[in-house]
Amino acid sequence: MIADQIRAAFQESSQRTTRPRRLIEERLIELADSGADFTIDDLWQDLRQVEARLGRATVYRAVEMLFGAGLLERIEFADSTHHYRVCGGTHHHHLTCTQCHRVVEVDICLPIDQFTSIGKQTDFAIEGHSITFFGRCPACRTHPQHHHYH
Amino acid sequence: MIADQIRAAFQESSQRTTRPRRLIEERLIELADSGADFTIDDLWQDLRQVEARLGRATVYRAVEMLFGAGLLERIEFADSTHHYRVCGGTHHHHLTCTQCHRVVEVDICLPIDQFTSIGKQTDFAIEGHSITFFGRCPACRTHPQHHHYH
DNA sequence: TTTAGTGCAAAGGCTTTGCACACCG
DNA sequence: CGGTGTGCAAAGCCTTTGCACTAAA
Repeated sequence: MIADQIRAAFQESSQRTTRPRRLIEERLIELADSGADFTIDDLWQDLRQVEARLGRATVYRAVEMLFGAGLLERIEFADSTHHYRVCGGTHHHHLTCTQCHRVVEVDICLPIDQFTSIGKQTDFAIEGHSITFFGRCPACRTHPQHHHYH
Repeated sequence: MIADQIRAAFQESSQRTTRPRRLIEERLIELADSGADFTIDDLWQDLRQVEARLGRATVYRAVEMLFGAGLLERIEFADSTHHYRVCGGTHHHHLTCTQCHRVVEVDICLPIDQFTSIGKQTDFAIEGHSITFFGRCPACRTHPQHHHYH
């Protein structure tokens, strides 16, 4: 259960269950359920609705920790902006809309023998990989004037 | 020939053959030959050796233009830094060292039917894709204390 | 001579850091 | 109470922009 994992990650990295962390945890559980991707600023704005004085740095610190713990994944866009998304646990990759930045999961991957083959060819110790597809989503193909809704 | 392509791109996008552009062109040809990747700052520092007053913004503008023209490729790292590299023309992907940021080309790709399959499943118009492998290069496996040489 | 392109410095985003204070245990 | 985690503001990076000036044609 993702809620437990998030709570466990906070507990492992720190000693105190504070209000900001509880709020972050709650919001991330919602985001996990909806599968939505978000920027750090999105998350901060959401939390500020509930707790006006919650600091931006607190959100940055929590996201960094959870990303490090492998509970969030980071999606890089061609323009160097990036979004986060709560990990679903399954291995997958992303398809992002070049126009509105919507992100869709795809469960396509490389054949396993490609990894061993690369390791042998390059003598690198392969630790991970990332595949991103770029394209235009159905909505943006129909309404080319829209930008960045999600 | 990449030299001609770079020259052509400059000519197409502008009216004047200036000294800064000639220097950028020369340096990029060297970088194309060596196959090395570089940051914008690397490039600027190199050019400043030759022309001390060359402005940073000029380098940014040139790189942006050449990237847009498809003559440079951008390599994103997990920590959101990014490097550039002169395109070799062949379709390929990258393997980057998580420790020293060295970049190696790999010519592995997805089977073609995966692309059409994704297009059908998601109803996106697929425009491109990017595969990045992460790992530790032979040198960094041997000398774990080194960082960011290239 | 004309004006595109440049250099410089300032301004912009996003992210990190330093520090006094709040508040959890 | 003691000290971790927070909020705030400042500082840091990297990148873009505005503008007066340089130099290509």
